[in-house]
Order: sequence, then structure tokens, then C-alpha cells
Amino acid sequence: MQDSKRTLWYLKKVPLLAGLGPDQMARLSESVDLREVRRREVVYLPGDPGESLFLVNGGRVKISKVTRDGKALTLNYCGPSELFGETCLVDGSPRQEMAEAMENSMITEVSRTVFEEFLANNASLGLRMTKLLAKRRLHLENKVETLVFRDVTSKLAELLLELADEYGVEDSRGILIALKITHQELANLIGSTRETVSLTLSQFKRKDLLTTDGRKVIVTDSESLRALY
Amino acid sequence: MQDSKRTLWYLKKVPLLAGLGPDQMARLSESVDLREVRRREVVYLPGDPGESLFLVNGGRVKISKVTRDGKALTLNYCGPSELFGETCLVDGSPRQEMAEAMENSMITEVSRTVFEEFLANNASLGLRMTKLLAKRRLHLENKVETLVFRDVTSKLAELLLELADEYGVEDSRGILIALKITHQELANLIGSTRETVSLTLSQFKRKDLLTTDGRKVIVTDSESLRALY
DNA sequence: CGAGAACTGAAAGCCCTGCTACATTAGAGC
DNA sequence: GCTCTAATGTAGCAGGGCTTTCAGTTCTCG
Repeated sequence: MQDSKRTLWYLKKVPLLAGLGPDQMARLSESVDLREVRRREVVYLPGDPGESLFLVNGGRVKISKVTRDGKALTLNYCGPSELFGETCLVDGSPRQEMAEAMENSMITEVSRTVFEEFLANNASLGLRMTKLLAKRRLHLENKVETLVFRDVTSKLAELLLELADEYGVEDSRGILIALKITHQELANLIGSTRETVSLTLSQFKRKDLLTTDGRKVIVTDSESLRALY
Repeated sequence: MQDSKRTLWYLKKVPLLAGLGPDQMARLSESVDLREVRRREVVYLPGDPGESLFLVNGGRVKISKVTRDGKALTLNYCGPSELFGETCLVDGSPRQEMAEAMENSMITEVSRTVFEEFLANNASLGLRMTKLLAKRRLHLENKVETLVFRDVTSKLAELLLELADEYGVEDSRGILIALKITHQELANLIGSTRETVSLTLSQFKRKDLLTTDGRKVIVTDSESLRALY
């Protein structure tokens, strides 16, 4: 009871579901599953059955492609109110990517069939869903372009500016990226290696484009950084 | 009159629109635009206003990312009954990719607002659209992975098998890829260069994995080719 | 059918960056 | 605070493939 109330409360905050009426919302909240996942916990792996999609209620989940030999490419991060695992809508075939919690998170699991039923009965949800997926696609297309055409310096510069934009806070020295992120993670985001990222970062530091405070990056000269791509 | 009848006839063949009733279909056919585009004609360029989406009625259209310095990455080909340009649904911002006819083609142009209106009033269309976009996304994600992790030999081998699968016809010597395609096009599809593709192809030929007949490729040993990735 | 454009074959050089290998440092957990 | 692990700083080396160049071939279109 308490739990279903909380589920409802979470669902109400998801923009994607804004078009659902109170009754539908209530019905949905009864057929979903609220789950807690801890930092580094895997939500699903490639090969797992793709029978549900997820909403992030709180925390952050990383979606990535992994290879047999341990290399990984991060596709995107999902923050609160965002959807992931929706590619199972195609046909419920096995997952082809990995979802892993980056911090302790709360997620809502919706079975594919239930979601499809809601979609089939709610045009407004379909419209929102279409726009959402189109947006994701656009981002991914731009990401592909960047990955293929640009060199590491350019890709890292762009990534840092994006991160500064999304997670940046003002600081006396510039924009501090308030995100606990390792060089390996940065490398996975731009399709490079840890070593090359470390090297490139120290080059940036030498050129006074950024400083580090502990392990946080502070962008001090975003203009020059932008000029690199 | 004649023209609107033809439009309707074309629209009826599009699976995406299968959920629309006869009346809706008729209304749609009146608010769209049937266009003919010739081989190499550009449908839209990056920067063009993104105010409509397109259905391919016949022929084939290439969607690609291009850079200032002339490099190109092909995202996908769209054949009959397929949709393209749908990323404008996000917000009607300028195009970020290029659409170009690969052969003389017939396309239907639907304005963004009209399509959105249909979406908002037709849950079945929303469901189909969602599935379609989810599928595209899945393909694109796999493409990214391939582009980033694999070397040219592996990517080209995979591409040739895909093409053989989609455009292949039986031949006494193996599977003939019945598609007029240049080395440059192949390179654009796998994020490489014309020279490297030419070289790799001749390596394949030397290893007896394929032959060429004029400018068509014939895959003679698909097993060994598959083993390369 | 002829000329020009488009396409392919081949080869040398070089450069980015991935890989390997350690040393050092910062954090996390007890 | 101490230990042990995770993360970072550096460096050399090798190699895939991009660039450049040019010759030869094959379409295409007037």
C-alpha cells in the first residue's frame, strides 16, 4: 500500500507519462515494479531477456555496449525521469547492451506487454514516446559522427564542455564539473583509452584550459576548449 | 485528382500507416505532397529547415552525415515504404543530416504538423511509430559499436555479408550483390576511406573470399568472410 | 563514338593512438 | 591511521589506416 503510493508519486513526476489520466496512472502504478539498485549493480546484461523497460526515479544509470575483451563504449547516462531499456519494444529479443547503476538508484520496471497496451490505448503517450525516441536518435546520430570523424583531442574537448554544461557549477576558477568520473569513464564515452585520455587531459592542463581539484575537473578556458573542435 | 488517387495508392502500401481507417487515409493523402526526385538529387541538406518527414514510395534514398571537408558517413539507406527525416519531430530544428536519392525515386512529403496531428489522434500509429523508432535505434547502436571497436577488415566483411543478405542473388559462383555501389560508398558505410576499402577488397579477392564481375561483388566464401568478425 | 568524368589499383610515408609496462598517488574500507 | 585497491602520470613502441600521388580503366553523356 505504502509502496504503491510511493510508486504513484514517482510516476507523476515523469514527463513522458504526463498525458495519462488519474485513473490510468493508478492502473499503471499497480502493474509496475519499484526497485532499488545499488552503485555498480547491473540492471541487465547483453543476452538477458528483454521483457521490460525502466524509468529512473532517482540516481543515474549508465547504458553501454561491451565487448568480450572488456572494452566498453558508453551510449548515454539516464538521470531522474528518464527511460531506458525501451529497445525491447521492437520484439522482446535479448538485450544487446548493458545497464548499470552509477550510484544508488531507484528505478521502476514496466513490463513490455503492459507498456504496449498503454501505448495502444493512448495516443498522447504515443506522441510523447515518438518525440522522445526521435530525440534520442538525433543525439546518437551526432555521437556517431563525432566518434568516427574527430580525433581524441577534439572529442575530449567536446565531452568536457558537455559535462560542464550538464553538471557544471560556478567556481572561482571556472566551471567545476561536479561529477565523480574516472579517466576510464571519459575514455568509454569518446571511444578511446584510459592512457590517451590521461595524456590529453594533462596536455589541456599544460595549455591552461583546465585545472583539477582532487579528481574533479575545472574548465578554466572554455573558449579555447571550444576552439579545439 | 489522378495524382491524389496515386498518392492514396502509395500510402496504402506503407505498413506504418496500416492502422489508419479509410477516412483518415483519405484525409492524409490530401495533405501530403507526392514528389519525384532524380538520382543524386538532394532532398535536404544540413541546415535546411526541418518541417517535414518523408515516405519512400519507390527507389532508394541515402541518409548521411557530411563534414565541411567532404567526408561522409552513411547512416542508412531507405527503400520503399520506409520513413526518413523523422528527427524533425523533436522540435522542427534544422536538419543535421543529408538526404539524397540514390536512384530516381518517388517520395511523399508530410508536413511535421500534419503528422503530429495524426499521431495525437491515433494510438495505433503511435505504437507503430514507437516500434519503428526503437528498431532504428537498435540498429544504430549496433552500428556505433561496430564503427568504434572493429578494424576495417572486420567491418568490410560484415558489410559485404549484410549487403549479400539484402541485395544478394544466387549465382553459379556464389552470391552476387546486385547493387551498383562504389568503393567510396562502401567506405562511407564503414567509416573508412576509398583507398583502404580498395586494398582490403583486393586482399579478400586474393584469399578467394570473393570475386568481381565488372563492378559487382560476388561473395564466394561467406563462411570464411564471416570468420573475419 | 569520342571525350571527359568517375572509378579503381597500387604504393610510399607518416602519424595518431592503442598497447604494454611501471611508478606513483589517492581513496575506500577496516 | 593503515592497508589494499583503484586511479593516475609517463613513456616507448608498433601498427593500422589515412593521406597523397599517379596511372590505368570504365562509364556516361553529348
